Amino acid sequence: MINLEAIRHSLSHVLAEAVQKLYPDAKLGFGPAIDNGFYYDFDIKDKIGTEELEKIQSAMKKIIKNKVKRFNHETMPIDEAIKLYSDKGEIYKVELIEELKAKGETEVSIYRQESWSDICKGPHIEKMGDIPKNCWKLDRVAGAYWRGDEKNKMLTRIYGLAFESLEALEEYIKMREEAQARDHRKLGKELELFMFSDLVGKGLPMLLPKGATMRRVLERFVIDEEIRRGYEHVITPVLGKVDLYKASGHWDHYQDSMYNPIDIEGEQFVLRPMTCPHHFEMYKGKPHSYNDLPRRFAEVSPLFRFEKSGELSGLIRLRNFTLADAHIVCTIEQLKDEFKAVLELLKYIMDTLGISDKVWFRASLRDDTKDKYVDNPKMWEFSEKLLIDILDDLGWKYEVALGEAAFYGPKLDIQIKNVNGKDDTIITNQIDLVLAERFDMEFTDRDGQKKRPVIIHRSSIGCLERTIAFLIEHYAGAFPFWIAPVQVKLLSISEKLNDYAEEVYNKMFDAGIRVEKDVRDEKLGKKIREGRLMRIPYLAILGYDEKESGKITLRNRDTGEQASYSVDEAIDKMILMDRKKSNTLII
RNA sequence: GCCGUUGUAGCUCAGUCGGUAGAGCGCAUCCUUGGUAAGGAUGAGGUCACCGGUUCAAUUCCGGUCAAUGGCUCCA
Repeated sequence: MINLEAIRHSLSHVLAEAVQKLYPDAKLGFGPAIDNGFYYDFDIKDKIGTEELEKIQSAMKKIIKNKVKRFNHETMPIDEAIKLYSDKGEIYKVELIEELKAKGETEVSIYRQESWSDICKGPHIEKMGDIPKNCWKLDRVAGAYWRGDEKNKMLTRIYGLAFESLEALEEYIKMREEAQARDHRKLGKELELFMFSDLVGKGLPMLLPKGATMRRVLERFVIDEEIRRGYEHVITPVLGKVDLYKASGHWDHYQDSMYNPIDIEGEQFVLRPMTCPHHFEMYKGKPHSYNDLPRRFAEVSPLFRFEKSGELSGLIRLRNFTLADAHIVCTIEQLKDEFKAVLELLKYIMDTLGISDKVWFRASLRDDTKDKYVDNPKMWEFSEKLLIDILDDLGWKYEVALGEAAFYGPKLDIQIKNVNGKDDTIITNQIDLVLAERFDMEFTDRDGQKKRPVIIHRSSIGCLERTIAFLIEHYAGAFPFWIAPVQVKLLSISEKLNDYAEEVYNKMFDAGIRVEKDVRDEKLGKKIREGRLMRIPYLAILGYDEKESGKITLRNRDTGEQASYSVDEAIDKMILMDRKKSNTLII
């Protein structure tokens, strides 16, 4: 049986040996197996580019050629190991061994391939000959901070792909290429959904008419649904005084993600990175009784967050984005039911968008060892337990992520994988027992006493831009009828049918269907091709027969089948489909 | 921000081992009035991302900047 992990791990050692052969000064960092191969980090003076990568790959092949060369497992007293690696100048390895020693270890495990060796737990294959032929290749070079900490030196990381066979490797590479075909950035351009401009600025997306239509559809959907569920929709400014964020604590905890203040007549304003303080001020605009609670302030809220240039990515990471945001102010007794209701709304939205199968839940809790969190252990204990209880009550599966909480409370995140296989948060909700205190929010309880409410921060459909990105990738641009920016396109087979196209167009347009017409002097085949490339749910063919019978022939995007309907019947069915938000085309 | 890669027409891309550029699609005009994934012809369109340097000559070589992208950090 092939132990893939051992192969990957062994290849990382081969990589390290090859690099140190070519660059004797290179110092070793970490070199683990990962889920598509392996990497090794080096502290290396020379620039490693594509050419160097090829040389390293050749050097690796030379090492592997010696099929009988073995990976021998040895152990060594820990002080001897420290001396050995100190003598070699392997400062990073020494750091690791010192740490093992501090933990009470007395010896270390070493794998040796003849003259080259590395401290390592294993497992490894026995000998070079156990590496399947051509099952691996070096992939790319990247920078990576020592121990993943920005404050440390950046090392050179070399990634390699490795699988159990050449076929598996080729399959993986092919899969990766195919995934790129549904990349929202590529489809966004092809389907004319959004664009960026250097003059406007990076991370600042512009939704083109079709993208804006999609966003409007999602926005209306979510606003209507929220209002139905007792939310009050509000509109607040995208700027706020610095003092507002000092009051909320964001100025202390979140300043790295905020833009520099703007001076207006001597007062300092910032572009808002979140909406909560605005909503809190709104809550405080009048006194509240327990009878008024919960109050659920919702807003489709443009936000501005500073992201380092290298962190931007299509519509997924932006500097200006729009969050379907809300803040629920309620009593602590109401908290559990309110949070459950939020989760039920989320489930409904995921189901409606058709992405329930793709998402998973993450309980993001505090990590005691980090100091970014509000210091109130009792509060944390209560809110984290509450979150877990709610999830367990609902019977939802979730994973726990320590250190992913907000500074003021635990989060329930909804996670999704993008086309490159990376996890992203699509929606996040927080339980907050802190900010009501900071903003001095209160309500009068039935006993006449002033009390503190608690707050739920939640999103419903996430950031519209990011959600749109995932929808593009999930559907590969072939959106459900109710989301599709263009729902039907009318294709006249000749200019002589253009008057009929105009007539049908007006009927559909008046019925609220998102309809386009193609009345150019082009062949039908060409119009169909272009309509299909745009993934339009229905192409309606208008020829002499159709005109005569007052019908249209609809071609179904998903099945490729086509059938004729009277215009009124087609409109009725389309209105129904739109209203039901169905993911299948019913005619 | 850092490490690597990339930047040629609106789009997708070719090309120039240094002598200022091409294709297809798109666009405009004309012909064609055509029934299921590209009908034909003609034409317009490029400071080869930007700024410097080397050179008789730079889109090509070198340096810097900007932007995109794969990682790292961060994150909705």
